[in-house]
Amino acid sequence: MVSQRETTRKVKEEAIFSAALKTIKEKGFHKTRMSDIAERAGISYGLVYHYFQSKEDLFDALLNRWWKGLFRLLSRIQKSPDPLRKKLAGIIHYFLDTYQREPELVNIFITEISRSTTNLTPERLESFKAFLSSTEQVIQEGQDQGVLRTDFKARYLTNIFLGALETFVSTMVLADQRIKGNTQKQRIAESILEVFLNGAKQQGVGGH
Amino acid sequence: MVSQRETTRKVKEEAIFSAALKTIKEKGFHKTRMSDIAERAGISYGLVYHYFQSKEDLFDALLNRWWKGLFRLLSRIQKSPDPLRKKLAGIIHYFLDTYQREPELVNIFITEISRSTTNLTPERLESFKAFLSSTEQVIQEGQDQGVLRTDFKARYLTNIFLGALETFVSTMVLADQRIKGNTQKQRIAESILEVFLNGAKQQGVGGH
Amino acid sequence: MVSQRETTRKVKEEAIFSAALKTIKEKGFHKTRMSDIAERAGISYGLVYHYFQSKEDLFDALLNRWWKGLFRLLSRIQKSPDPLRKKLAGIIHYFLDTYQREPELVNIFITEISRSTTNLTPERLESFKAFLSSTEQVIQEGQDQGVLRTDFKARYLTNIFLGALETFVSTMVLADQRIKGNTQKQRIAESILEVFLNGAKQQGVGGH
Amino acid sequence: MVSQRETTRKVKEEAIFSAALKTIKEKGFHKTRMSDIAERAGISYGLVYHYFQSKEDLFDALLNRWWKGLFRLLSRIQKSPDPLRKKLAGIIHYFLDTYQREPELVNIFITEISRSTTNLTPERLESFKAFLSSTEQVIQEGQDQGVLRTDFKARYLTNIFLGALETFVSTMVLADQRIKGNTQKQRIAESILEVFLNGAKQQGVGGH
DNA sequence: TATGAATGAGGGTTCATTCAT
DNA sequence: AATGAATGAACCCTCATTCAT
Repeated sequence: MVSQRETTRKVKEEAIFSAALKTIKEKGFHKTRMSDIAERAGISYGLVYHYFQSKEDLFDALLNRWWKGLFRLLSRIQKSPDPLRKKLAGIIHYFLDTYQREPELVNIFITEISRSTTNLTPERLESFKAFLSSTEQVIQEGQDQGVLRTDFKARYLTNIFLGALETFVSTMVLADQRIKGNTQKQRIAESILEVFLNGAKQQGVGGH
Repeated sequence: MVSQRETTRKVKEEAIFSAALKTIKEKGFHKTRMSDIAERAGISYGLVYHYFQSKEDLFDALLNRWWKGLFRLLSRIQKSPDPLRKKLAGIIHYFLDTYQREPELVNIFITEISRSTTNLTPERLESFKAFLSSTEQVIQEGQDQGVLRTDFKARYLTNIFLGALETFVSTMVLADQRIKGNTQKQRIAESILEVFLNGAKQQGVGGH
Repeated sequence: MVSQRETTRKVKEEAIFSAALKTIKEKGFHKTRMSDIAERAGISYGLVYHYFQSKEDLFDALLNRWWKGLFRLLSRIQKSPDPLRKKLAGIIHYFLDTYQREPELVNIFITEISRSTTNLTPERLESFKAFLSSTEQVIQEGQDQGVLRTDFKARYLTNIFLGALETFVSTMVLADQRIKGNTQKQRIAESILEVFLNGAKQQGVGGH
Repeated sequence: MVSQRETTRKVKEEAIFSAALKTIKEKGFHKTRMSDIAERAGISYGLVYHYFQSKEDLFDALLNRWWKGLFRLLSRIQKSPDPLRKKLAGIIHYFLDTYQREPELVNIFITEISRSTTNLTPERLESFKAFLSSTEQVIQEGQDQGVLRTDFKARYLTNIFLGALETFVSTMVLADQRIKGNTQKQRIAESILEVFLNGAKQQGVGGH
């Protein structure tokens, strides 16, 4: 059984989260005021400080949602015996699914972290590098298995793959486009996979 | 012959430009103070306002350097009869060359414009869209000529191409990596081109 | 019962009002700094912005005190069946009474609005014109009733009346004179009324 | 014979004067920048300092034009044996004539001096008081000669007279109205004189 | 828990004035 | 006489954060 106090806490935190997400997406982290968030959450701005230490703290809590899910997925992928295509598809779908469910979260990740040095504290950079590394390991594995060409560094291929994925999402983000149904999502995922895997596949002698 | 006045102006403007470039790259546009720029340029902050109307104005002047060169290149490419590979190589090399010469400029473009909604005034968005469109036309042309597969929208392929390019540059940017010589530059350009063109090429009739 | 919060707000607003009134009167609106007002009110300047949006906003709040009372009076006068002399006396006394109670308020009205184009936003001009019009209607009515001469436009007579009144007040304002008791106030009011009504009265048929 | 140097000086000073007059009238003294004046005069802002020590200095030079003419008139009036009506008419016409010729000058006098404490340096206040005194002497003389009622202080009657005059001019100033020909000017002058003299005349026992 | 009064560091911008050329 | 580069005091306003209630 959960105490009423705990319930209130959850509810309020969620309201703040949601308000922060929307507002930061609209105005950017820097231009978002704590009072904007509070107003949107329907509480006083003083109360935000009851739940979160500071603006930065709240921001990190937001980002952790993104990282937590992503790292859980990546660690599952790394252990799994699935073929490369399925693993990469998993990463793509994490982006697209999250974008469907919480577009603001993906927006913020792309906008404030993935391409911005401004908000990059050492801790955040660490998370980002870990993400790159994990993806690179998946790619490296593909090379080791002879599925991907080895004449380019794993890091290069990783850049190409993630770059394609990120740009897809960020152009949608910029244009405020929603993903219309699973068919479109499949289509997007396939185009990235097809082009990348085709382009990066081992050009085997008798390869096919 | 140029008057001394005019020379002074040019010299100072250049000093401000250079200082702004470095400082914005280091701290981001938002966290860069006009006084930071002035100090780095070795002048009083009042003088910055003598040459530029405002912080935004200075920022736009900076960006125009980037856009001007890029649009000149794109218009040349659009008119040229070169094969697709050479055209795309041209775009890639504009990024890489500029990154070699003025890494901060590319950094700022990637960081503050390409992936950030925060600083996106309508005018800047316009430039950005024009850039996307022009690239898309090149890709579209590749499809029309039967060089690129047509089962994906031109916009999709454009995203993949530019995404790969941008991510390459931005990971270098993030890691503060310099490009070591033309060999490395060639290698990077090739990896993008190879993977993209291979992955996006028209699948021959008997192809499998 | 009033909450303590509300009381604090009222008290502070009043303190700011009062400080603004005195400071603007002494230094003029332009030369008055928000920090001057805050200092005089015994609070930090940040708090002024907690209660008023901007310097202009605070200024308007100040003026509204003046206008509110004046327009309430004018609308009462317009509906009333009183003779002209009593109506004009009402207007005069509004100036003189307010001057006794809040000399700074009258000062600011005269100094910053009545004769200055500098601070004249369209909204403020509107208030001013409404004031002129209402007074003109009273004068016009006097003409229609045969009490005032009709060989001069109502607007001309209005100018003369208000001009006399304003100058009285503003010379006191300039000299920082207080009105000493009701006798003096009566005397001033009478002198304006006497001279104006005598000078502007209908020259009766047999009158001369 | 005048040296060419001296001629240039005169021409430039006049250009600066004229530009200052117009600009201060439009924007007010405080909001007028030295560079505005220079630009309007078609010279560099540095040059303004060659002719005038400071912004305040230029402003005083402007005002002196007004005061010089007014004091010359007042001293002539004080010595003259003309009847009161003619003397007051002289003062009125100085305002109206100057307003026809140099409306900005009258505007500035009314706006920045007559009703504003902001720009009131001790020297300027001195001029203003001298003007009031001189006019009061004329009025006093009228009382002594039995032309004006003596039951009101000379200062009161002076206020009424100048107030009526000033308000006339300042409403035209506010509305940016020009005086259309001498007929209108006569009409205005008459209305002020008529109302004032009628209202302030000695109420003879059997007087009429 | 909850409110909002209170603080003040911080930053963009303006503009009179000086002065080397 | 003439220019405009150069300076920096001044001032408005924002907003994260603290804290009494």
